[in-house]
Amino acid sequence: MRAAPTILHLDMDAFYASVEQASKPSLRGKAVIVGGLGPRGVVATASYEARRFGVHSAMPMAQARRLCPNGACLIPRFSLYRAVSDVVMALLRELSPLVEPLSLDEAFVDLEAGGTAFDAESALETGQRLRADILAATGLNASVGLAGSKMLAKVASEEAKPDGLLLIEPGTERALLAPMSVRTLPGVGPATGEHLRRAGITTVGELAEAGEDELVRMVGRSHGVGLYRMALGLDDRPVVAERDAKSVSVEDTFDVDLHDRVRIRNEVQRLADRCVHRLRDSGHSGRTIVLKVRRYDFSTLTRSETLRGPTDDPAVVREAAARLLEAVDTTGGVRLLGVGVTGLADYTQEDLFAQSMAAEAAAEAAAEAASAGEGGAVEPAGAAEAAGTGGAGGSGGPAGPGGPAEAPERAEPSDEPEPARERRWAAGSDVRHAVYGPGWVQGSGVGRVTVRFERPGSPPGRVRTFRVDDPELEPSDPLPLVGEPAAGEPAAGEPVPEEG
DNA sequence: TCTGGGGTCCTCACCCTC
DNA sequence: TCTGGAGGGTGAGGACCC
Repeated sequence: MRAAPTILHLDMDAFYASVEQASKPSLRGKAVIVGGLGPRGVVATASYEARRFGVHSAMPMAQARRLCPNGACLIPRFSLYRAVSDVVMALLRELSPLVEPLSLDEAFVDLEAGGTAFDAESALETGQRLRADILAATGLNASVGLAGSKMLAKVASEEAKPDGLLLIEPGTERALLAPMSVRTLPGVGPATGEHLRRAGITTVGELAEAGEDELVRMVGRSHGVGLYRMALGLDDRPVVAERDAKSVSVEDTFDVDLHDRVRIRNEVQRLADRCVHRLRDSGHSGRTIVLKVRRYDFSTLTRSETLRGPTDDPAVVREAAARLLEAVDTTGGVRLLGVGVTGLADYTQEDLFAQSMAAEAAAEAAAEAASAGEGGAVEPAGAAEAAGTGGAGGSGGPAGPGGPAEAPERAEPSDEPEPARERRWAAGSDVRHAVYGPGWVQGSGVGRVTVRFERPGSPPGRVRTFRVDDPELEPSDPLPLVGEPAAGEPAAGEPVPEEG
């Protein structure tokens, strides 16, 4: 264990919700819930005001609305969160080359490696300065934990929330941890927590008293040894700046369970294409294709197939995913489908010909089986193109920046000729009006969309309602929270011009 | 009117090879 | 030639994290 508390853990407070409040002045001090707005959406983040009503992450959005009926429910705008995160991470990298991002809003920093802190005093000073710099650069609050290890630094930042800083002095770890719940420790979730509770262990102190052998017996070797060490405050994991991705996957939860086998095949093909797109963007190829199916009763199964060599060929991934699907019983309905690739490599082994031959042979075998009696033929390549327009249900998930241009809703299939698509305006998405300028969608329905015209730094703006097909209203990109506006934009802080 | 999406890591079972 | 154990690869599922 380190002598000096120079590992810093940064945690942005209620990040997505705070960004929304900073971006939308009328929401400051109000309950804000960010998450999927579909019938199966869940809460990604709730502001502290919403948390007072019992709303928390991973809660079904419908339940959150019941608990907090006056809260503003918004879709996540990941492009904006990523931009803010980049600013914060850049500030961290000024402190040390050893920065380990955990997500958009969390990171570890090894201050000693950066020469910015070597003892408690300098670490505290650095932490306070960092919080001030983040506030100045983004307008957002961050909590900072400082300790001699990653685990303790994370515990410290958790204790410091919201908008605080806590340093755990070396030598005080065990006394500090002892009364805390076992759930405080990373790696102890609901299942392990319940397992330990049944054994009469609810606090970290009791965990330490149980002893390593007992914990190994209860939760297995790897987890048991790790838990015991953490209970003693021991953690020698280094801060790692670069981490290689191990898998890439995409998945969609459907608003309505899918029953039609052809539709399910089409969705799998579409997901395979999306997955390969992501795979290529990351500069990888992969060897093992994984199909994930969550059934109507929420039971989840995975099927995987390992190829002879890594690939980033969409046809190969599509074919493998289709073969895996053939082995899955989907009667009763499917609520989620996913396609993933693991066993990542930085290159593509030139063995695709052999893989395609194998895939072809398998497809032929499947076709033969189908013609022998039941309709199980593999969907022809290209079916994925049809999936986009003929798709039904739509993803209920919060993923993806909102806005009608970026995330068109998929509609239920119909025999009717497709009408002109009505523009859909997701709550929280950015828009621009030719006359009134930038704003955001407060709500929409029955052919109308309500927009609040305000921007970061402005006073709360006014609300106006338009027809959903108003030609003067367009989706737009988010404005920066702090700093110079784009050319032609009023500066942040300037009031939004209002007419009468 | 429950329960997202994108990950990581671990365990266990099974098969195959040596 | 048969048998058994060790160990690696693969496949499946569970737990956890943000």
